Amino acid sequence: MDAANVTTRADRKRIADLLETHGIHPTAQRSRIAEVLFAREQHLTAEQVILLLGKDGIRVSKATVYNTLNLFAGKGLLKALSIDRERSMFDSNTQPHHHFHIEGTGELIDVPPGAIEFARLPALPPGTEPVGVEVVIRVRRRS
Amino acid sequence: MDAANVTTRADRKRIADLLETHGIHPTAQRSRIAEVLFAREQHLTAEQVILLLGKDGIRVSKATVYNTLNLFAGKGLLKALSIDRERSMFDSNTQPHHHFHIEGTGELIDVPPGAIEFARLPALPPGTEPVGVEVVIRVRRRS
DNA sequence: TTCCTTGCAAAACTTTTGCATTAAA
DNA sequence: TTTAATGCAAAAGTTTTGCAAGGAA
Repeated sequence: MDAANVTTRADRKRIADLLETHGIHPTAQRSRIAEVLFAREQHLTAEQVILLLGKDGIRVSKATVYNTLNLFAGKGLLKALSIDRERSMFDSNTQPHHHFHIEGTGELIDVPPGAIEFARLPALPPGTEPVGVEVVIRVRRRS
Repeated sequence: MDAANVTTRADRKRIADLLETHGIHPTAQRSRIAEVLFAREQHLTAEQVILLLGKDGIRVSKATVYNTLNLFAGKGLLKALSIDRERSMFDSNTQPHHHFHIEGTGELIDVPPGAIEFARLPALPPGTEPVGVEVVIRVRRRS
């Protein structure tokens, strides 16, 4: 096993606490999924989560992975992104931030905090209230 | 038929010209789809295009609608948007512009031109070149 | 004829759901 | 023992594709 993926007992405790403080009962599967997600700040599809679990020799059903990702997103532990038409991504960084989107591969890269500032923003449509502002800077790899 | 949807001979000519200047052979189906799309600036799903055609008594197969929308988008006549996780939208306004996204309904509203300005933008990731910047202002209807 | 386009049905995906089984409090 | 979570398979939704048929040049 890759040393980078070793999970210590302390890590497990921290993961369980994280789930519980968000009102999520830390079952085995949920904890394994959380370990993969929160190992670092990253953007993952459900499929990638299943693959990463597989690399650690853990099998969780597709239904449970989807249910868990949606549960985590609903509890504010994850942010669901709609940036790429062909894949739904889950962002383990829930702080408000923006993204570079690489055309073709669909890869996402975080824009560093504070690197985008607005000089001007529009009034909201009547009868609406703000939820958030998301900037996607679309780029392509230089050939 | 709704007078707003009447297509004059002059309109048809304009549509045919539009397609041809973009290297698209203006077949009957493609022209009918273009008439619906370019009647106004709007954001439509493939399904909505089929419904609008149906209101005018025109039936085009789902496969052809998808193929045509992708063809138009590839030729720069339409812009495919990835803003809402549950539906792919096509924007008949290809000018660079930003959107309000209404949570729940998925409705999109254009941000008026010039209403967003940046005071600061980040350097691009090494080895990449810019494609565009898209801002989505997520809002919800006030209850 | 020859080339393109269309439409249908089927396939390919992604995501959700129903339900029986299992695990946990 | 009672509730909640899991996994499987099936369903549902969207988009793409293979292929036969149709239409235009």
